[in-house]
Amino acid sequence: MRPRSVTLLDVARAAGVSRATVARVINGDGYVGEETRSRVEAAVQATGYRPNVVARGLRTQRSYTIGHIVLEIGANPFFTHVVRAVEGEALANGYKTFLFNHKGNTADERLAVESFIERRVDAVIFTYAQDAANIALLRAAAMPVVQIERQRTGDTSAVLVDNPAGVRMAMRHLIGLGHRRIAFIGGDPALYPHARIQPRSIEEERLDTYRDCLREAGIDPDPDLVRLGRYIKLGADGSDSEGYRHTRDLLALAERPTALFVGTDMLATGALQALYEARLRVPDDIALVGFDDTLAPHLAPKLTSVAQPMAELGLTAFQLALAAIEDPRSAPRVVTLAPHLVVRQSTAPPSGSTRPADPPAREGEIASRQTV
Amino acid sequence: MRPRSVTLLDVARAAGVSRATVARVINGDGYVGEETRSRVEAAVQATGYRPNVVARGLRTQRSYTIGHIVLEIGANPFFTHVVRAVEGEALANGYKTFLFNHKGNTADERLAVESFIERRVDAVIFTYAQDAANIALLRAAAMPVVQIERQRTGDTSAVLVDNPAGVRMAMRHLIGLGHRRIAFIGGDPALYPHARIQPRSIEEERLDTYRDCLREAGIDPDPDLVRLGRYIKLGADGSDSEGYRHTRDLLALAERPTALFVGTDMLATGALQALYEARLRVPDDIALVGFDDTLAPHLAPKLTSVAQPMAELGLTAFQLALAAIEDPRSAPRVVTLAPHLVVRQSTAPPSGSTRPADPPAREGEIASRQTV
DNA sequence: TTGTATGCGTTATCAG
DNA sequence: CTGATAACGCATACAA
Repeated sequence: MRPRSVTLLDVARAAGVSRATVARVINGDGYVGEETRSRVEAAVQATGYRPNVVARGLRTQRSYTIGHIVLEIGANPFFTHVVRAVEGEALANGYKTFLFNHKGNTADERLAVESFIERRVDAVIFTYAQDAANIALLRAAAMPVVQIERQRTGDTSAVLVDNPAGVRMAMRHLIGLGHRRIAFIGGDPALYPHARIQPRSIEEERLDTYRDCLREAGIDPDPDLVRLGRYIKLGADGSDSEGYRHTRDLLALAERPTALFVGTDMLATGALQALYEARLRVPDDIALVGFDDTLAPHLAPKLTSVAQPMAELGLTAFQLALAAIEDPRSAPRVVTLAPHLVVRQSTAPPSGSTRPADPPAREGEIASRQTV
Repeated sequence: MRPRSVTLLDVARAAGVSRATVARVINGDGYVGEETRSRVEAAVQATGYRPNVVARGLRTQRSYTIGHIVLEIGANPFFTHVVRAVEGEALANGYKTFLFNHKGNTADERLAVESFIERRVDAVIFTYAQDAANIALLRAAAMPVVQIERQRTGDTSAVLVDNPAGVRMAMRHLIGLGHRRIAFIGGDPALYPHARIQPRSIEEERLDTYRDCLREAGIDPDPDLVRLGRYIKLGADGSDSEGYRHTRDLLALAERPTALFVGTDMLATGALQALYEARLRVPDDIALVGFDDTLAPHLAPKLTSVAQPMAELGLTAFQLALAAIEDPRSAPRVVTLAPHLVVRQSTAPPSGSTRPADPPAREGEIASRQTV
């Protein structure tokens, strides 16, 4: 921008009016004579004027920009979809989004927060917040904050997912198909410490629900079938070793499971690799259900998966942010969204099973959506 | 930011000095007395001052922000990686990045360009530019532009990929393993019209190289084995139908191919689904090579793939942008990067083949990198 | 209906 | 070494 760009003054001169008048026609408010308006509009065209949003932001104290702090967009397509959704809704409302990946690193998250304060974004969205202190920093700067999926502190708006509902749908689907030895590969509650806001972490909720569903069906949970670990990998590239390893171990069991329920589609990729290696077919030899519904349609076979409401997550988060921007004193709101099960090719009755059980789950969605 | 944030003036008052002095210690330039400096620093701490980058940008005519216009980040992990790389290098240089997905839509791309002009970004990077007119708009606003991977116009810097080299590595690998019936699934040159800047489009380059390699090996290219179409899908979610369909057709051939070379890892997912359905094993029954090296390590079996230099692409693009920002009159530069082949589990000699051919390609990288 | 004047928070120029 | 002071481009209260 070396060659000083066109300003209001240039347009004003070209149209033979004052800057104020030009500003009025640009922003479409205030009284402007019909003839002057068209003269100004012509001048805008002629000069190729573009409002300077930076200057406007300085004057109005609104940057029409929000910050989105993400764990690591490259770690899981889940983040890509959420980011995209936030961005889309922001755009529809005249906002742009700044992204920052903290990589699970508190120091980086703090950098993100400081950078956003310096740029005077109008609000900050976290997917996921790492450190409560960083949220406090934002609150001290009076910036609205929205937390997505994981709630670190209770003083901001949040959009959560009903995880137990997701697990229940998957488990009932498998149990309905006749499975009784269902393995669970997921996140270790001990590795994902949570704030005191919620009684249970997401990992605990999922694990508990898995066990509850088994018991409801009269099945005694077998500890051998539960494999926990880190299920959000940050190594960026490279394959999933966690799902691979656990699956291999499960296959080595004396009495192997007939179905696998894994905590993310990423884990499912590792599971599929182990199964491929063992020359087992899905769902013929073993059924597989994923979580997130990200990679699910791209895998062979196409995966049955619990779909996270990623689009709604992002959209709702932006809406909550916008509400807080427009009324800074409004009370924080927490919205919980429901996941739904997408049945594809990776689930079927256990081999040797005679009864068809459930309606032969056709490809498609079993929706279940609600807002609390 | 309702409660007016702390400004230079607040700090100045707290320290009993002028704003100019505070500015000097903040920016670390100009002479400042030792004692004043520490007094100011204390005041900065006490007040929790954060420089207002918006105001600074207005004054310095530098926003320390760049715009990145992407085809569609959700369409292919390739974009995610490039975006991430641009962003990382930007961050390391004190820049933030605005993202915009044009979805192959010229009108949206124009919106992106206008939005970036209004926000006075310091430069714009395209992955990929859709319409030359939009680049012209930017140039008229005197904004540096860098094009990644596809060069739409010749008047800006660009970072390209040596596609023929990538295809050659893959083909020599397969031919070396003993394959002679190698199918090619890729982009149809007719569907991806290119500007006149390059003699051939990327699609033409790839196809030509495929044929050249066959001929070099004394193999007469079989038109039946070439399947072209749209290989960048924008439907966002949902599976890849292109790779699936083509693969199914190829398998129905009287004399089926012993190896498949597909233009993107996304296409490979469809191919693997078709193969899974046909109960064919990879690489036992048929070999498979992907392109991009994005999903490759996540598939079963892990895919041999031509790796795009995504990190370097992004990094170099930002460097070229920065160079143009710092010296607006510098001549545009074009950098070409080389891909490399990553050999994994999906390639082996054709079934029935006796000669071990090549050194039994161990897992790992066959690097080949260069900058022209 | 239109113009004038002021300030948003910085940086930069020029005195002192 | 430090302090006034004038922009940067825009929006807006107030005059005319």
